[in-house]
Amino acid sequence: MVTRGQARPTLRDVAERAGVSVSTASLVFSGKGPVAEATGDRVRAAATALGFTGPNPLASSLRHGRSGAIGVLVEGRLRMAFRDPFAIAVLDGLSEVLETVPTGMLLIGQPAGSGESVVPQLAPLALDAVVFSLCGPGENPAVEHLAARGIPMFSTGVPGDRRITQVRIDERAAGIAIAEHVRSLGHRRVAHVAMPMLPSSTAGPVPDAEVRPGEANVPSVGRLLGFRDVFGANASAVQTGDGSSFEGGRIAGRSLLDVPEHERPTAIVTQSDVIAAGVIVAAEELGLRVPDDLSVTGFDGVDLPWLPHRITTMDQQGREKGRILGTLVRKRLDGTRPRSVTQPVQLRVGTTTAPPA
Amino acid sequence: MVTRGQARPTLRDVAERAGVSVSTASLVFSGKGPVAEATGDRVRAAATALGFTGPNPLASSLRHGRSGAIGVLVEGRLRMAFRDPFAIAVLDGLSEVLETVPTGMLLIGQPAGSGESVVPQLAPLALDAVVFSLCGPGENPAVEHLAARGIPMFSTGVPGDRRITQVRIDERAAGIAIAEHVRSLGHRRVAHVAMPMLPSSTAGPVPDAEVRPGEANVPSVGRLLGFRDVFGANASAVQTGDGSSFEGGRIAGRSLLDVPEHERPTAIVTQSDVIAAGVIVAAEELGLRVPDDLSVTGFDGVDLPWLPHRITTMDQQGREKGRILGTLVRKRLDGTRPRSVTQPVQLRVGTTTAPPA
DNA sequence: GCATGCTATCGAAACGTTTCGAGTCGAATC
DNA sequence: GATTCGACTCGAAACGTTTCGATAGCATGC
Repeated sequence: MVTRGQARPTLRDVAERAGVSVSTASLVFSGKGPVAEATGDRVRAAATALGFTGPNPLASSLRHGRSGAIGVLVEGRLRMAFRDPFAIAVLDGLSEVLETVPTGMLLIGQPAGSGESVVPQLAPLALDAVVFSLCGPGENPAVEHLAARGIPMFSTGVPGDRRITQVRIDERAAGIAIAEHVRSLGHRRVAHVAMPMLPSSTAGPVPDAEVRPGEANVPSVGRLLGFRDVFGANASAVQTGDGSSFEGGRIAGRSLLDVPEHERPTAIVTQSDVIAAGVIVAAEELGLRVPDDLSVTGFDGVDLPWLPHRITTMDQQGREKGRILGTLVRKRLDGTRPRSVTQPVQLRVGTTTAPPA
Repeated sequence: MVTRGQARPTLRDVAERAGVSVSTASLVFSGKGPVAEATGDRVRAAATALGFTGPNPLASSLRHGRSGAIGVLVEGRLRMAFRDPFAIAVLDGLSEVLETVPTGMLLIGQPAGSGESVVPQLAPLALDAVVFSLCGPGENPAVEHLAARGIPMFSTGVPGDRRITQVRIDERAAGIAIAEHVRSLGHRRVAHVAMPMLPSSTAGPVPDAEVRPGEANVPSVGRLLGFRDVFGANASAVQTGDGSSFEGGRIAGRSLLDVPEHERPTAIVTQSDVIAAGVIVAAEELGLRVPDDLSVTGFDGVDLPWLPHRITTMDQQGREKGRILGTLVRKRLDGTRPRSVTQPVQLRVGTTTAPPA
């Protein structure tokens, strides 16, 4: 009988004290096989006496081959990713479902631009699945690594690698729908503010070379293509340098609006509500009234309580999207192989669009 | 020689193919003991040939007794917690340090009010440490559980359980400092908007019974006590029902400001920048100008790019706080027992305070 | 020529569970 | 009284690593 100094008690210690075998003690805690009530009580009593709080999760995981954690890959600094309320809504819905499994979400940040470094970061982590929801477009070296490890991958809105199960929307159709709305109000001089086409894109006018029609599944590309389907390839389009951000929207808005009046667009279609908020503030800073002097549309359908407008937007129900994502993950862990799904989106007219003056 | 169907290759498979022992193969991947260059190459070649991506993290963790994950306990729905930019700043700083370890952050939500359910949720998770940074005040049943498991605990701004290592500030002194600033401008009719005193508190005037002088370490209590040290116990104070939130601030602001002018405060001291933003918007909705008709102060020092004011605030440098927290965690995992630290805070005067009209 | 030390490798024993097949024992059945 | 059955319990074999101590080979120093 070895005295085990400071160490935490193990199932073996408990079993010994209760006078049963280790396997029986295990049965008591897992609640599987049949155990006599008296035995169960004895084991539980021994556990309390020793301060045993339950089977060691690490050992249990090794045995099961499940870690109980799914990875959430976040592009760039957390601070940036979490500034996007849509991403948070997705995460929220996801957690809602995962809490019932139970599975935790392991946040994995990719410090800006350090493409390759994510693999060594990922390698020592035990993950049952990985979600790319907070990641932008483009090839991610993590995909190859995870595929090799056989870890199921999920995403919303990342382009269509066959190995990734997706919850997506028809980006281009959504882009067309909201552009049509603006056009139907009578606007003809309309500009577009996009999220970056590529991870490497910089803020400013969108270069034609970056808009590849084959990539219509990438949110930024698909939405721009939809916009151009309605307003033509010559309509001016700028992109932010930092995804869906308020500051990016404000800067883009200023560049589009701080021009002679006859050049100024009467409406701006943006790719996210947060960007739209930036554009609206930029407009108001220049003395323009929304929607009287300028109509602005967003995308996502998030809640921005501080903004004194309800943005006209395409609602893509982030929380619900996250919940669906969660369900897919759960199904996959249960052994089935769920297929990607396409979610509907809906135009929601707010107080930021009106016919041109 | 067993054929191992679909399963992932293990270190044993690699060793076998390379014609070395398992222990040698292990040495190659961990980079510890001395290995002949030729042997190393042979092992690596075998690994690539078999598609072996590195030692199984689960097994490795069991052996080491380290899971590579630290838990981040989040109170309530993720969506709510992540609305608080200060919390995110702390998380961001934390991740910055942890990425170098490498360790991931496992998000653990506590679905609203379900006090007890957190323990069964925690029990099956392998965690090297737990951080309470996103949790409000009050006794958390998780603390007992984690203490029993011997998992080190850390927090910012949760009251002083001796088992929890803290990065704190002197809440009361900070409360005094900012109240002094307002008083020195000449304000005499000043109200306070607090975060909830207790997890169970509801929105509205702060009941005296909830303000326990012994709990001055709880942010909401300490800051209110500091305020009262300057403006007296009779100065009106209301609390939000949902922590540090814009909506909570707006509602509280409206209740304090939508009264006859002679009753209206000339300044409002709040417990967070987000709350302050809500108060400012409420004031502007009532036609009051900030700071001409009303001075408003915040707390935290976060960046709210959408607000056309720079809030006068106590800067507590969330990101830096998170980094320090990360360093403490790392030290603890390295075997030392770091002590709690108290960080300085600094008054930062912005554009939301001025002498009364 | 023998002790000494160093390098490269190996076998075996953990780490703490879960699970499977087998075994015991008492009660019920014929 | 032998047989069958069920409820309960157990031992042993995984799960895939890492690490400790031992061993073998080989050069060095006296």
